[in-house]
Amino acid sequence: MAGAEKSQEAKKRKLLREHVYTGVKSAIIGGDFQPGKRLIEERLAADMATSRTPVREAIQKLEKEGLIFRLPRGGFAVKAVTEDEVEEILGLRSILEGYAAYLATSRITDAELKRLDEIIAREDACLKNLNVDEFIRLDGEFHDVLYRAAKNARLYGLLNDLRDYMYRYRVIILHYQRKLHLAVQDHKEMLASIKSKSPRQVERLVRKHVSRGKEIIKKKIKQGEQARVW
Amino acid sequence: MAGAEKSQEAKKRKLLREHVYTGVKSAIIGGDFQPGKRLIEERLAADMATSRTPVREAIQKLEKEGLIFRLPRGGFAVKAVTEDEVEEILGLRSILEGYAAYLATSRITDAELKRLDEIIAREDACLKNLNVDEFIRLDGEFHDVLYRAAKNARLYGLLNDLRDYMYRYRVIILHYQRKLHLAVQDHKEMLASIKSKSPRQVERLVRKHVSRGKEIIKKKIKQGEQARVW
DNA sequence: CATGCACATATTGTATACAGTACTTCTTTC
DNA sequence: GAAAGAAGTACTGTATACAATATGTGCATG
Repeated sequence: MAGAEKSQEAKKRKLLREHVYTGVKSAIIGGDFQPGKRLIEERLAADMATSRTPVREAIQKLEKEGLIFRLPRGGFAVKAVTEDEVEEILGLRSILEGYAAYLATSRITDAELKRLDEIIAREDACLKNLNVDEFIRLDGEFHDVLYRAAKNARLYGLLNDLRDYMYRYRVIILHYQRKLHLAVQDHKEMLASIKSKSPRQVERLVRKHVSRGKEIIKKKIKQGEQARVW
Repeated sequence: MAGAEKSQEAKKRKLLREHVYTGVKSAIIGGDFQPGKRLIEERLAADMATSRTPVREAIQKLEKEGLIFRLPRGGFAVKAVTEDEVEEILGLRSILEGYAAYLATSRITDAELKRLDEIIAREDACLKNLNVDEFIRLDGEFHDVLYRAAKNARLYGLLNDLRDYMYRYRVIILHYQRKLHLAVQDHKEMLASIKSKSPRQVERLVRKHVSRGKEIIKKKIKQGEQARVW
């Protein structure tokens, strides 16, 4: 009680600017900061219990990542995801993720293959339990392991940024696609192709897998733009 | 003489942080800041005639772009381009530039096609004049027009970042490849394929074109790592 | 002469201060 | 009552101040 009034007990090994970066990014991709919302530096600083300096530094990174944009007369606001952008991002992601899978086919380790097996098994379990939250987590981990297996740091970074950018639609992409088991099916096919060392086939499968959600999201956004559901 | 001692006459519409960003980035990719060089904030601030605040903001962007990295005990230093990274970056660039060309085939405008014709004509002229600097500029513009023709803002940004990252090797990639005319030949073939609306063919050509320099640079870096020529 | 310790210096990370500008709102004038 | 303008407010962009830490230096001591 006495001696440590501020809540900086456990998380005090991170730089403040990174804490702010993580926090604001989560708020954006989690949907807490709606598109168009202006970022008031002093407000964010207060929320994060810090000063404007780390906030401004975090803002620079968020701008470079494309999550926010500079307002004409100073300051920044949260960028909206337009339908065109969904097309752009998912088109890019399909190409890059295909490339990652292509590279992974020859570079993946036994440990990584084993991990993918485990994830798929758990995904199957989630289907039975109807545990959607856990399924989303596992889906993310599956792709993350795949990205990492490509052994290309820059590619890994790009894919994560693209994934994060689309994160706000994670529920739609998995929920509205009523047949959740299709995703697991895709994962199984991808893994099988990797195991049989067929880089071109796995590349094709990955592109199909990524493209599966694209039209769904685009349709939903088109509806959402009228209904303002987001 | 009197009334305006500071040199902020013509360029005073840009934000200081962007001025710093541009300046430091140029220094890095131009080779003025050698790999490993630590960035001293106050020094940079003095060089740019500003304070540490805009410098620190610029640094965040440079880090996100991958040109500098965080030192273990604070501060930043210029990243070295390793041979592995050349493989990574140019591998990625070949994929992305191929995709850009693929998209451009159906989206390019007449004006852009005309511009590409002009550029190739001027490149031919440079070959005769042995005007290498201008050739480098034109080569850059050719690719820039191509990137833009894909009409995908995110892709354009990624390709420019990758290009900038490799910029320090622009001289090698074009000089050491003694047959400069091969580059023009590639450009001509690419343009012809675009005009004949053969997306897959142009994608293949672009990948070949980008890959052409990869091995040269990698070889040169391997030599350079021993000779410390960079 | 090597080693360790104290002191000085350099540099970062963070907070705060200050100036300028755009926006609001209220008032004043026709 | 509408338009113009003047004060007040909010916010950014930039500069500076302060604290903590790391690094280097010199001196004393065994």
